[in-house]
Amino acid sequence: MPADPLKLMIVDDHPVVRDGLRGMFDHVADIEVVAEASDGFEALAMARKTGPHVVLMDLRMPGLDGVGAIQRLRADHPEIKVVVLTTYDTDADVARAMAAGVAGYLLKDAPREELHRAVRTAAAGGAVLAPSVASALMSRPAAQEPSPRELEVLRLVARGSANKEIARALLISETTVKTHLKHVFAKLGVDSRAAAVVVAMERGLL
Amino acid sequence: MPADPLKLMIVDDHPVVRDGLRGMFDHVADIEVVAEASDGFEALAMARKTGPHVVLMDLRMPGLDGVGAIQRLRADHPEIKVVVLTTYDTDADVARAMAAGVAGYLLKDAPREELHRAVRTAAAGGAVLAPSVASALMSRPAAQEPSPRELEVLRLVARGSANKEIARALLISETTVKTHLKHVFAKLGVDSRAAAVVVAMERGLL
DNA sequence: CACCCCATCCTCCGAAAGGGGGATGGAGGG
DNA sequence: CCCTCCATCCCCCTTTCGGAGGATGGGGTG
Repeated sequence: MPADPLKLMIVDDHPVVRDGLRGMFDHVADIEVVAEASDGFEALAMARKTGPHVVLMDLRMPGLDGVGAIQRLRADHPEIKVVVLTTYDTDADVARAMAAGVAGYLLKDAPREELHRAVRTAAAGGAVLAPSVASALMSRPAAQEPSPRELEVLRLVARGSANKEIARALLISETTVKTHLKHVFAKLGVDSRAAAVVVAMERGLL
Repeated sequence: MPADPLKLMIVDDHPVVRDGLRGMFDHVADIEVVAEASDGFEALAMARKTGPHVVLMDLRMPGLDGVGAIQRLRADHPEIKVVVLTTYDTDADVARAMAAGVAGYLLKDAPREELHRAVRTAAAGGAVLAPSVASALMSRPAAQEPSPRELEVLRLVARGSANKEIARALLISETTVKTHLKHVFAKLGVDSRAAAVVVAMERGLL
């Protein structure tokens, strides 16, 4: 006897996925898909228009991507619960989503029952995490993030630049470049530029 | 008046995507989805059972992945046309799929009409490529592949190992390590180990 | 006002990396 | 049979890295 079905919005840039999700909630009595969007800007507009209770959102999208959309969405409508539904469970993605204040984080291999449950739980104020995401949140030692300037240096390292070239490019001395890199190594727990770029890429920092 | 509708099989490890694809072909008169599979092994079994004309297949799957499945599928049933439908258009993925003999390569952001067209074209013996894939195939200068041994060295470089450590690990002299790396640099068009690992990762070699 | 982080700069120094040559034996293809 | 690729090794030499130790000024924040 749900007088008011739960209003759900779907945000994903892939038509296939949007259709799949819509189909998965098609015959669910207490949940109604009231809107679809293919990027962050569309999501904001549709949220204003249709006032969903829960939003299922992909993170990687063209234009305004998931995290940006979540931040703006929560600023405009703090009562809307956002559940991330994505293919990736990398540290960087999970961390950014958590920081943006999501109610759940699921992976796209989730079966339909789990999605139904997640939407209901989120609407009720609960939190839902995919198992691998939960463990990712546990097992992190410190997660020291390089500063913006340090990342700038690291990006040039990833392109194969020598310290001297980096110094010229960034208009600083080679000594400073070395200092930045020393700090990057410490923060990423490595001791070579090759390992540093690998770790940074894996964490989604580059 | 299609006496025989086109038989289509869907292979993807994400339930959401399978449902979405099924829905996209639901009201298409001349195409019938006769099977679904969530990994390569299941795909082979279902293909034998249902004899599809066209297979829509993801590349990244647990167990037997897309390329392996395509190879075996084409060995067993050369008449089946395989269309790859994936999120990624990296050089390595495209190249491997092409080598396996696919009839098409589409990205998951393709609209439904394009999917319909692709399936029909493939069944008729034609080829379908997403625009970005087509251009990826054009713009490649030579694509010198490092040898197996060279890649083995590069993998250790990516872990941050020094040449001396790599030499010990692979039971060869440091000189040989440097020679291998020199060749890797030349083949990848770089001049530092940091850039080499980045290029290798982007090409899916690591 | 302390305190910490960031960005910038410094010296000294040994160890690593990378570029230039060249050499060998074996496998595979035309 | 020749030629190419691979894997292995050698010399020499210059440049670059990376470690260790600092220092300075500027922003924030408690």
